[in-house]
Amino acid sequence: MSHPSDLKSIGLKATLPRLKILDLFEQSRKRHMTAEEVYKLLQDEGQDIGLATVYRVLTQFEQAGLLMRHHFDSDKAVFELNQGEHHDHLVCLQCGRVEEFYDAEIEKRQKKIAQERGFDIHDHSLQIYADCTKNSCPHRPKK
Amino acid sequence: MSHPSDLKSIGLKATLPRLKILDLFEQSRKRHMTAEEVYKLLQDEGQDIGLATVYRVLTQFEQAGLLMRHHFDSDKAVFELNQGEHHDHLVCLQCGRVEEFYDAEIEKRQKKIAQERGFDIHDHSLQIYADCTKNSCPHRPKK
DNA sequence: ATCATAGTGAGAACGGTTATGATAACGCTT
DNA sequence: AAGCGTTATCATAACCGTTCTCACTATGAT
Repeated sequence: MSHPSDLKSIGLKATLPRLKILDLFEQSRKRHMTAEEVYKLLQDEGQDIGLATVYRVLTQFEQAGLLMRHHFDSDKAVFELNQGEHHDHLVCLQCGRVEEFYDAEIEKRQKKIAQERGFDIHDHSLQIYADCTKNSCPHRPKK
Repeated sequence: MSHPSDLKSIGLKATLPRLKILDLFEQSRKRHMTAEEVYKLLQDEGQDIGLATVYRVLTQFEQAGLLMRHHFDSDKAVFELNQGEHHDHLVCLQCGRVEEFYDAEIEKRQKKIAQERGFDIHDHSLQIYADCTKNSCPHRPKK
């Protein structure tokens, strides 16, 4: 359960919407969520929090470094808790499952490429789009 | 100058808007363009082609494999001619300059990562965001 | 408890993109 | 080259995710 001081320490008042949203991510029913999903989950638990507030809070959390925003298939943004190490994403095109990975070699080569071309690297965005062949995937490709 | 048969060979009628749009990309004043940019360039050369048509044609060209669609900074889509080899992108956060690169090692490791986790890789999207330190960059970082 | 301040919720506004429906262009057939 | 079925186009409205506005409310320092 997240504590009000978690918010105060990043310069945000400890309001109910902010605490509830932070909770959702820490409870981590799902690691990656859209604003809409967050909004629905809050409604499900009887919290009457507006969609505008969800968007605002997610943006604030992102700016505070608490969350990270991704644009996987580019239609709607997805947020995830910014805990631990940097990683990239493997996204299933069938079921939307997201797995995380980190590869030191890829990171290293990116740095090298930017440097060789006279760019000061800020960050990067790498997604692998694939079909996951797991039994649990409800839209598993036939073959 | 693109020829009507270029379009017919991919199953599209050779209409003026399609020829003009294909021309724009082949003339390659800019390799990466948004729908809006294409629309404006057409207007500049006196072509009275609607924005809706630009969007539709770009989508058709993408489906035909003629163009590739990217979502660099995720607000508006960017199109580029799909000629030659696969490559990833290095995007300057200051001036929007886009450079292309290809790194066999990165490609290889991506394949390996997907395979190890039981994913059938479809494609991937890798962008490096950076500040280009070139003199020609109008928003070159001071330091 | 008070009160200035910052945060919230509902709905309107926004920007990029896609659908609609009436008109025009394409190109095959004669 | 004229006719005609089909497909594309234009202008505009609709869409959808996200952000803004503004009247109202909760927060927390005093």
